[in-house]
Amino acid sequence: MSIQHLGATTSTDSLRNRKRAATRLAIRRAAIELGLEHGYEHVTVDMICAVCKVSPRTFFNYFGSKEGVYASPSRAMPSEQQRRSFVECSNSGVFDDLFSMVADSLVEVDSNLELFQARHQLIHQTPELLLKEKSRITEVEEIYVGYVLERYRFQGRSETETPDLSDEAHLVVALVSGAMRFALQKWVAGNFHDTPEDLVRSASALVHRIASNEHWP
Amino acid sequence: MSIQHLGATTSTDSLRNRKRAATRLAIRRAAIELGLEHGYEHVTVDMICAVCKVSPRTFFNYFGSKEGVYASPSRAMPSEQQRRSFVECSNSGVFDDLFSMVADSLVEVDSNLELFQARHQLIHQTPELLLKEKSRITEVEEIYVGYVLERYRFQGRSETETPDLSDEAHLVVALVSGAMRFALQKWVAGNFHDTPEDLVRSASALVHRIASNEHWP
DNA sequence: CAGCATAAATGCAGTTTCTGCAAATATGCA
DNA sequence: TGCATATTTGCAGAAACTGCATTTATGCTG
Repeated sequence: MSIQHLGATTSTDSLRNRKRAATRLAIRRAAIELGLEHGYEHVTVDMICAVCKVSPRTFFNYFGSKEGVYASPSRAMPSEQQRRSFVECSNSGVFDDLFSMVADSLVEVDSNLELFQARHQLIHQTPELLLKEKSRITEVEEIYVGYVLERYRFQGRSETETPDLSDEAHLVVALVSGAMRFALQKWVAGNFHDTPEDLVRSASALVHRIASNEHWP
Repeated sequence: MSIQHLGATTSTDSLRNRKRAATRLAIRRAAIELGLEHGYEHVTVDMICAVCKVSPRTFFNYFGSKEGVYASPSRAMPSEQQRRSFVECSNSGVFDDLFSMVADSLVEVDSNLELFQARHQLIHQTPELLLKEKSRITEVEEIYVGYVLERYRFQGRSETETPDLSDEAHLVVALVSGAMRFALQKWVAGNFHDTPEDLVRSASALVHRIASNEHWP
């Protein structure tokens, strides 16, 4: 894991890479456009390929499956530095720290905004895609559970002393995830105007209210 | 929705129904056995049909998809009475009440224990099936979110007064769901010896501890 | 610039999942 | 028994997807 592996890993910007990115984008565009026009289930891979003029075989080389072309590009994970900071430096509670880290690593919406919104719309009107998207999120959450556990262990809490430490981590992540969903919804509804800090503030406020709510046990 | 539609709807126990149940079970058995032996992805519908001697067309009549045969049979949902009780009678906090209701409606593990465990094992060693199972759970959770919202409204809390009431409900359900996962894991690990009351107690204890934890904001 | 190594795109054959439809078979009931 | 209905099945075919060999494009080096 050398330095250049963080920022400039595959971005040699050679003709080859630019072409690759171009076709990838072209296929995505065609797929999402067709999806919004005819509905996900009525779009065939052949139709997509006809529009963007690649062979079906190439389509599968790029995306592996029909669903694959509709999945949002791999979310950015926290950098190694951010992870270490979260594990070893408890700025405030687990919740706030975790939420901040997730929000920070989420800001980089590198891809086309227009395309991002179109895909968002399509996914949310297609149960099958929505399900897939949710399970992708679930997978990411598992990773965060690992981080939280690391932090706990760093703080001296072991699983011999607290046998259900893992469950505790799961619950923390579940809460953060719920708050994050809330924040992102606001972000989308507000046409992406809010800054990451705004997101953290509003979501954090929500959970604080709930956690200290009279309606709680 | 007449009365007889709740308990005795399809259980006429006619020859027809017994046969139906028998083939359904036979197909499930064959599918899970083959799955454990060769791994999910190496099992074809034709293989399953060869073992239990039905036509592939019949297989799809019953389960609709290859994945379908591996899905756990539809979870029992709370009865209308349980739902009303949850919405209108606040015995204790939202959390405890919701957890109790879910646990109660979960006890009915009518199906074969042996088969239940075999499927559990197969699902948990097959990422694709595990994902599907999780999204099924997510869908059920959405229903519970609805219940919680109903309860809130019954208590006079409206979404005009508390705009993110829905998010609050989502978070509550997320917590209950996490605790439930914890309880079920214990249940399976303990070879299904615990009673539903045991599950409620231990899971509830977990969340109480976390909610009142020094590690919380 | 020529030529070679490598990456990417393609064509094609074949497997598998899944659907619609109509025919055959089994069951329930009068 | 005999008719109405439910279930099973076969068959044709669409569509997703894979492996493999071939062609085409790119990068690099002399």
